[in-house]
Amino acid sequence: MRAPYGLEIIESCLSCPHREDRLFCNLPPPAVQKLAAITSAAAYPKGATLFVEGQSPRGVFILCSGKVKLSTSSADGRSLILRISEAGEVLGLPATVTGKPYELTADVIEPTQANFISRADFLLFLREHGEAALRVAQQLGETYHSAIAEMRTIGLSHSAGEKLARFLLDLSADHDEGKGEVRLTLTLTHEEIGQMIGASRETVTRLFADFKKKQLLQVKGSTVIIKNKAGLESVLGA
Amino acid sequence: MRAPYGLEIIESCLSCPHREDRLFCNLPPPAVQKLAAITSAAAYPKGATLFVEGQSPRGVFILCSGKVKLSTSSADGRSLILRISEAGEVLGLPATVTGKPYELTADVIEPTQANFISRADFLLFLREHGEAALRVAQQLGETYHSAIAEMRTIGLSHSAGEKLARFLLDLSADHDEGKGEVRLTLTLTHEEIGQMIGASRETVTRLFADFKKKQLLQVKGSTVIIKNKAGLESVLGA
DNA sequence: GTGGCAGTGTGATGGCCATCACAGACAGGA
DNA sequence: TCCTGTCTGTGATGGCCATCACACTGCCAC
Repeated sequence: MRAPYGLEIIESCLSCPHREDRLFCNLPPPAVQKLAAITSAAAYPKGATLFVEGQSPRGVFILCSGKVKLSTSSADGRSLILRISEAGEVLGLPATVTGKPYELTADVIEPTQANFISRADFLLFLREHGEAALRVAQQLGETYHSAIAEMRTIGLSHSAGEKLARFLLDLSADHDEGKGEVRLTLTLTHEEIGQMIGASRETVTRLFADFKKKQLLQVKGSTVIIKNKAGLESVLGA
Repeated sequence: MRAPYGLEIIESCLSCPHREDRLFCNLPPPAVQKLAAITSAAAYPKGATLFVEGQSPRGVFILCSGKVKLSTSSADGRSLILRISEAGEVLGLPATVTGKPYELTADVIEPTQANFISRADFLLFLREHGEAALRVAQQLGETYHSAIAEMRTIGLSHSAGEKLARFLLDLSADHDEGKGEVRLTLTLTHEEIGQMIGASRETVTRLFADFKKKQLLQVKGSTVIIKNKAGLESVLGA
């Protein structure tokens, strides 16, 4: 005998790698049940779009697996990537709670499974479960935090090299390091990296070549190995 | 007979110009009373600092009057201004709810009155009053929204002129316009404007001169009059 | 008044990097 | 197999703007 559809979804979410960080995991049972009832799951292929900048908010998406690119773009086609979201994150939260249009566009870059909760259901749920609202506030605070971090790399660097170095070091902060080296997998094209740090595609290519020549890092396919972290850090001061 | 100290503060806040936007104004009476009990008021002179980037969060500040500059700075002294906060806004909210260090520094640039609530009291209050937590979430969402807007002006423009034009137009969106002209008071130095848009002080000076020569705007003391809004907007497309 | 200080205006110089142009690399599909 | 499209690598060029340097203004305090 199968569990009802909603419950099954929550269970699948409990198996997420980031479970303990998750937004709604340690809520009291009645809240969890209610949540299960209003949640619906879906799978999205590479290239799909969860929501578009300017759209009025339909609700939130809770990522179970995959990767989603959050970006904003200007009239002339330039675009700025703010974040690559991974499993465990909640997308569309700010727009959903404020009621203002989505401020970013969410594009799937690796096949993704996500749970959706409609705005109406979500708001009602938050009103009834104060603890959940507090969790949401915390999550929003962290999102803000990372946005500020992004602003710092873009706004406070003089050179593109500095921005790329900051970007790589930020990434390496998550992944742990083994014996002086740090390995990280970077499934982004140079174009996309450029859009993350506010530089052109060619500049990113040249900078990578430059860093390689200076023995700061090494690239094998989609893995980047930082050979000389201290050296990279010294690029920041320049 | 005077009202108890705490209540008096709340009353003084009820006279804020932005009352209806305020964070905690339409809460049920018991919540308002509790809030009054944990709030303490203070006045800060120009140049005072409410909190510093990197400090662990002491609590939130609710601005009753005055102006506060929120900025972040890098090791080499460069700094980036994210926002000038005015009456009715709540400062330190993201850090206070997440527990992470303040991500910005808050400096008073016009004499300010503010109500302070310590982190412990504030969190307890939120846990007990779910509606308030929801309000906090909404406020955080809006803060995030404006951070994204700032990112767009800094990250998506090719030229400094474009950034300044965007900055001025964003400001003019708040102030309403009379017969084609928009007046706005800008109590910032060129240096500070530069730090808001990521440009040098000299460039800001030159751009203002340029805009004046092109009849786009006019400057009288600390008021800027946008004479030709359409013209300014056309700078964005260039 | 006069000194000092914060803010503004303006020229000269040089470097960084966006842009254009094109070539090679690599994968997947017909 | 070629072919097509996406990604990466590299040179040449030019413009924007940060930086340095210095003059000038206005304002406040003494």
